[in-house]
Amino acid sequence: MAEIQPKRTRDAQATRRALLDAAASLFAERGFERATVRDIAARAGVNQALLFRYFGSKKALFGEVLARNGREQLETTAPEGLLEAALRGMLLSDDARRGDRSLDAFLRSTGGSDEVATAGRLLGDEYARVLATLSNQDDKGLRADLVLSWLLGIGLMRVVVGKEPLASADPDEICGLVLGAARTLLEGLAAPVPPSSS
Amino acid sequence: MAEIQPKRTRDAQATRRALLDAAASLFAERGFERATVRDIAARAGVNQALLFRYFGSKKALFGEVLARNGREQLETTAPEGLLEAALRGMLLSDDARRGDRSLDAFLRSTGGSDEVATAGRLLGDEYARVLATLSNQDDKGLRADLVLSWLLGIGLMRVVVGKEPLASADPDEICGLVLGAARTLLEGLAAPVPPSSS
DNA sequence: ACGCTATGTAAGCACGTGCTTACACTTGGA
DNA sequence: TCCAAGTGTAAGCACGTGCTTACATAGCGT
Repeated sequence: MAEIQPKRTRDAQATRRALLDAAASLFAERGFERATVRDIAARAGVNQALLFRYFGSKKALFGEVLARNGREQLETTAPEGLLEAALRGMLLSDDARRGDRSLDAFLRSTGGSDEVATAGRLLGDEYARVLATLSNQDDKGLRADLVLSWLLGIGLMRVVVGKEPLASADPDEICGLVLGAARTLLEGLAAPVPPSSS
Repeated sequence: MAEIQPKRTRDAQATRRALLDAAASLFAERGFERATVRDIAARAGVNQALLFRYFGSKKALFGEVLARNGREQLETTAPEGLLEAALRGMLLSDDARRGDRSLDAFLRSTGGSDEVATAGRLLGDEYARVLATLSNQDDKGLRADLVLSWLLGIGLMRVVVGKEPLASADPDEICGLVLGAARTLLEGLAAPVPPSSS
């Protein structure tokens, strides 16, 4: 009753969003190559031909997913807390994570084609640009890249490879060690939030 | 005469070695998925059916490549110099590099199947075990994993993604920044070798 | 009411992949 | 000399993939 919202059975916008959401989760779980367009369409509850109608190609869809999800984290976090926020987000990614999973998707897709690497580079550029504001050194760009590399390397080892003891380590402990060492490079980084005070 | 070197036209050992060498270079260049068995056999100058006769499957071949090449670096380098040696090796990988390229192969193959991730984990375990000897803290295993993660993250950003300014940065400068920060975690790490004295 | 466009659907094409099979040639021992 | 095992070769199978095409249907403007 009462369909104030048109509740249309045929809604291109809703279909696009469903495809984007399904693609985001599947790319994060399996990476670009192992997530097939059939799986994505199935999870979205949509015919797979529509994926190509609305996005043109699988690669273009991957680019949109990374761009959309990556921007969320960047827009909602202050520079000095970005590293810890992104790190903690990555450390929780095993469980159902509500937030951004574009870094997972990127990490699981490194073998992909050049377009995939390009999409990842764009995402990395945005992160690094923010991190670079935390240093006044001449080589702050390089310093930011090195810190970003660490973030991604930790994600790679922990969530993709499952290397122990890193994979089961306490996020607070990891944050303490990483942020302490990273402050050697970016003097403007915030100290880690103390574990469970209050 | 001289059965010591039979110089055989049909030599299973030589064929095996040719396949291993070709696979090592192609996996390093393209990663596991994008290096096809046809390409590997062609570079080895060998019929591709022999690849399956001698190694059973592409995955098994990947495992042998990673195991063989990884051990070389580990056996020829002292623990306190391992990080710098591996880092410098990775930083040179753009050019023709003589030494080990198993880390490249691993980095370009993260999206692959579980067996591929397992082969990478075995390699990572060996590196981390050596690095862990450089600390006396209780959490030295975690500290070693974090340093190893940084090494791989830098390789990912520099050689796979091509992120600037990291991709074009001077290896000496990178070593200085990384080793300085990493010594916060592993107190036994050697200081970076001074750039080009003598 | 009607027709045109937007949206959804089913089927399949073209291609590359890992892997297998059936066969030919070489080699070395008896 | 001769056969069996070892080694090399050509062809192709079976399958999954991204993507396309030809068609059905809904929904809005007129």
